[in-house]
Amino acid sequence: MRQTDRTAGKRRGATIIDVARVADVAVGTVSRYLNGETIRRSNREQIERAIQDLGYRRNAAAASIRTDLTHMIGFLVPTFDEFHARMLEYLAISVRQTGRALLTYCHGGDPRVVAEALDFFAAQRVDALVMDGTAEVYDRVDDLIHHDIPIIFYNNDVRGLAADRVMVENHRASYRLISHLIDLGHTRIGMLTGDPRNSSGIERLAGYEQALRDRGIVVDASLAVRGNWRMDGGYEATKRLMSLESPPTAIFSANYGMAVGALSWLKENGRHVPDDISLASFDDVAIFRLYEAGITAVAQPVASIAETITDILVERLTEPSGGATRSVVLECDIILRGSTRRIT
Amino acid sequence: MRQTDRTAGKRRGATIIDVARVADVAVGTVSRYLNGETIRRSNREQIERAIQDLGYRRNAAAASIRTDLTHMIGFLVPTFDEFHARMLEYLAISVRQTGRALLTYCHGGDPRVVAEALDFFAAQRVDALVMDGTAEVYDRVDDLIHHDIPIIFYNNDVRGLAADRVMVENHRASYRLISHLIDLGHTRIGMLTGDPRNSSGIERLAGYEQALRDRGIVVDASLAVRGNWRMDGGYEATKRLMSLESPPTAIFSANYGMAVGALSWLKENGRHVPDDISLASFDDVAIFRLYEAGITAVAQPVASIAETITDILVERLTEPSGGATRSVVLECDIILRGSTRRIT
DNA sequence: TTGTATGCGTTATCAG
DNA sequence: CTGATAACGCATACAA
Repeated sequence: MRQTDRTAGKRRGATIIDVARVADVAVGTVSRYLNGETIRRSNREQIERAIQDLGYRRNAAAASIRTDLTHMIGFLVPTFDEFHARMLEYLAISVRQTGRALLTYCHGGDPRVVAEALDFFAAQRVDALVMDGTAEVYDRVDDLIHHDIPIIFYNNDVRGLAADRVMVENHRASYRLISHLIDLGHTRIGMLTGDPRNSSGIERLAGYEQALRDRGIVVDASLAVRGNWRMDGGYEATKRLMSLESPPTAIFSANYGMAVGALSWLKENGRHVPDDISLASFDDVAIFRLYEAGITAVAQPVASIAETITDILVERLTEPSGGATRSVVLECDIILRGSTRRIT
Repeated sequence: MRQTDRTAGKRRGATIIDVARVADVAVGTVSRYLNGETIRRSNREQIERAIQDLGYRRNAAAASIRTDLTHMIGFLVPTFDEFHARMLEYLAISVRQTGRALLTYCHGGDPRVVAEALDFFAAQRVDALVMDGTAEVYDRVDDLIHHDIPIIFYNNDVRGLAADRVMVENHRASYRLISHLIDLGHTRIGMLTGDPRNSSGIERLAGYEQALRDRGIVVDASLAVRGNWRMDGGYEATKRLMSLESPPTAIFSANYGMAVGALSWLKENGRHVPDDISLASFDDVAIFRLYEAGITAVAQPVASIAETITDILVERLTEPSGGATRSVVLECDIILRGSTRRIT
């Protein structure tokens, strides 16, 4: 019996041929059964019994080499911080409901790893690729697109590529938040910016600057300190900001990780929020509601982002292919809490 | 040319045969080149040029049907909360360094989804499966094991299965933490327990009870309230605890999510930590260091867990197969902070 | 509806 | 080291 064959310790399972033999039907019939087509009742029962007896499991790889469909979606992210983890959770669930799963790769900001990941996805023939855009990948992603692999960028865009996009209104959200700080009387507002190679970093910074300008406040370049999206970057940037001759009265962090770094420095150095300084951040997290008087934050519509991605995915994977690329931009909520207060 | 053929909108890329033809060598030679075997220099150059010109990409699925190796590791979790997200990050990175990637599935606690996931992994022929154990899966996982798919449980165990395990000392960590609370003078200590279907939930509770008993404190069942690992469960459980005739003076949460729920209820109801009540939690998170006077927590060695899993994975995937299953138990750190104080 | 036969892209065997 | 060719497990066009 095939079932008990062993080759170098790796056992090969029963195949569709074994099932056909045991059920006494043709392989084509078994294949059609497996794909949900209508089968004569008696045959179906025999096939089901054979599958049961043999412990048969369809080999998706073998099928995919014929159909060019793997039912796997590539998911490429720089890290699994709070934002990406939530994205993954929602995306994994909504994608699962379409019968697919995510092949995840975490590149940690290393361009070589990004290239490696893209090669891996190409070799695995993922049906589509969802990724947080990063500048250096233009050529390699373009290559995938030419190989007919649909790409969906989220969070960060890469301009000029024939890909779908699901973004949030970074500029506008920053603008609104900073405007609120100005309303509260702040004029020296510091910002912990993300990596300027990321479109979201650029847009969040631009929104900040525009809000200042529109209210007649000159933009002081020393008030926008470059972070790295991470806690340590936020810590260092805050330190620099607070070491200025005339330090800011409010700080806006471009993401959660850097906000934690800021809180860390402020705490270590005895600065109290919001009495000594106001603080606001992109990305809303459960704990922000509870932290002291609450942290004012920009809430990204993570669930909507994931749903939209899945919708586009399904469309791309079922429609006759082709069709213009879509670019969806979702709104964010500004959640006002106690960490931002009126200045006297 | 093959390259420009289109079938129903899906383009088929160049194959190894095309490469062989263009490079004027045999397919076997190309295959050997792709697999890093030694090739005559002139041939190698011709092959490389052909691959470049054709934009050839190896089809991993086709290879896997011969080799029975997909280079994919299944990763099955209930949620992507803080703990699992960190696990994923570390695991994705260490697994990547072995040339593999993770096929992730999130079941949200639904047994049907778990079954679905297991079927999916089996069909995809993942090289191995890493999962957070959950009681109801015994039979289906056993089935996978009989199909020679190595299983590695982490976080939660399922007894009696021929699988590898990487766990932490849940019992001992709880025990130590509760002992500390007793040292501080607490005798009525509440616990927000996890789901009793999870081994970690059982062990953390058992450690709590044992610590009490060893110090001569009678275990009051009403003080251990069942949560669900999530924030809402922690909120409700805390509410119940604090509505007791004689409420606890300290609360221990079995994970981060429920601790946030507890903080939420306490804040809403004007109870201050640690003045009105002490609080400690399993799972250490960056913000715990900063939250008010700091939250006392059990820090799981997430990086070590991921590394250990990867080591076992590599071993299972390279060794002649067979060999006794391994069961690794890692230690946790108890991080004492301001949220637990001496009671008068 | 069913059976047959061919093809999918690789790897592996074995003779050169 | 290379070439030719038989698997691998499944889907599908075609004829019945």
